Amino acid sequence: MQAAPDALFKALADPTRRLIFEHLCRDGEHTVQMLTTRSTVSQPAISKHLGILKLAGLVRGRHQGRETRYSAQPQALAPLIDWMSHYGAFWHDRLDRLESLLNRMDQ
Amino acid sequence: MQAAPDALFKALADPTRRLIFEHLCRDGEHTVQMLTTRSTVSQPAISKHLGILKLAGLVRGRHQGRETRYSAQPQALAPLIDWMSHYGAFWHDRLDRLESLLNRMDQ
DNA sequence: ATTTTATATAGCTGTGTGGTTATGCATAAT
DNA sequence: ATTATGCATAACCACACAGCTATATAAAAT
Repeated sequence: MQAAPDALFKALADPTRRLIFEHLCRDGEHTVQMLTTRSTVSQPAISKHLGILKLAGLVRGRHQGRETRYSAQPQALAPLIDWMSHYGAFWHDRLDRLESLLNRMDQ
Repeated sequence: MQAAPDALFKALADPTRRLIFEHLCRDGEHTVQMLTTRSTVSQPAISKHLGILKLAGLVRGRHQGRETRYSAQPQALAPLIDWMSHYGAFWHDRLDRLESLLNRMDQ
């Protein structure tokens, strides 16, 4: 039983954390302030969530002066893909979607 | 924000539930008893976990006499695939693995 | 009919966790 | 130098939740 999927599933099980991660994935690097204003919860709550996401490897923070800029690390999702691929009869249904995705990426 | 990923991530965030699901995926239909003996936790705990997995659509139970046979529904993972595919630069790394999987499935 | 077996549910408990406010510690800004 | 800002941590609270034992219900078995 690998530890990686556990931390990832737990980190992504919270909707607030998923929102943060999705936001960082879509819109790139953000400071804690920026994330806080876009959210309904307090700044310390955001910081705590970022800490958990960071432990799971899903985000990265770089200090710049007095602010910390966080960015998403979507490659950290790879262990989840690996885990799911073990239970994989459903892959066929998603093949076409994947192919179009790859085509888009190859452009 | 879809509800499906939330229930799925939450259901899979628990290691005991993942073990049950993995077990059902690998070894097919099982009764509650069979799952209980293979686990370290009590029968009621197993039943509760199965209830949560069922709510998430990850397992299915069919009554047969006094026992209930549970089986995995791996297609229920599809919304997770969809969710992840939005954050998808990492797909390239997994392409070869996926191709071999598809080849195996086409045999 | 009685007893055993299979499962689910009820009720309890301890722990984990997401939220809050308060505060500390840097780094700008004035 | 002083004040303001950005972030993290501490301390606390409410609630969710995974585990347990006890029990109810239904189906087999005797």
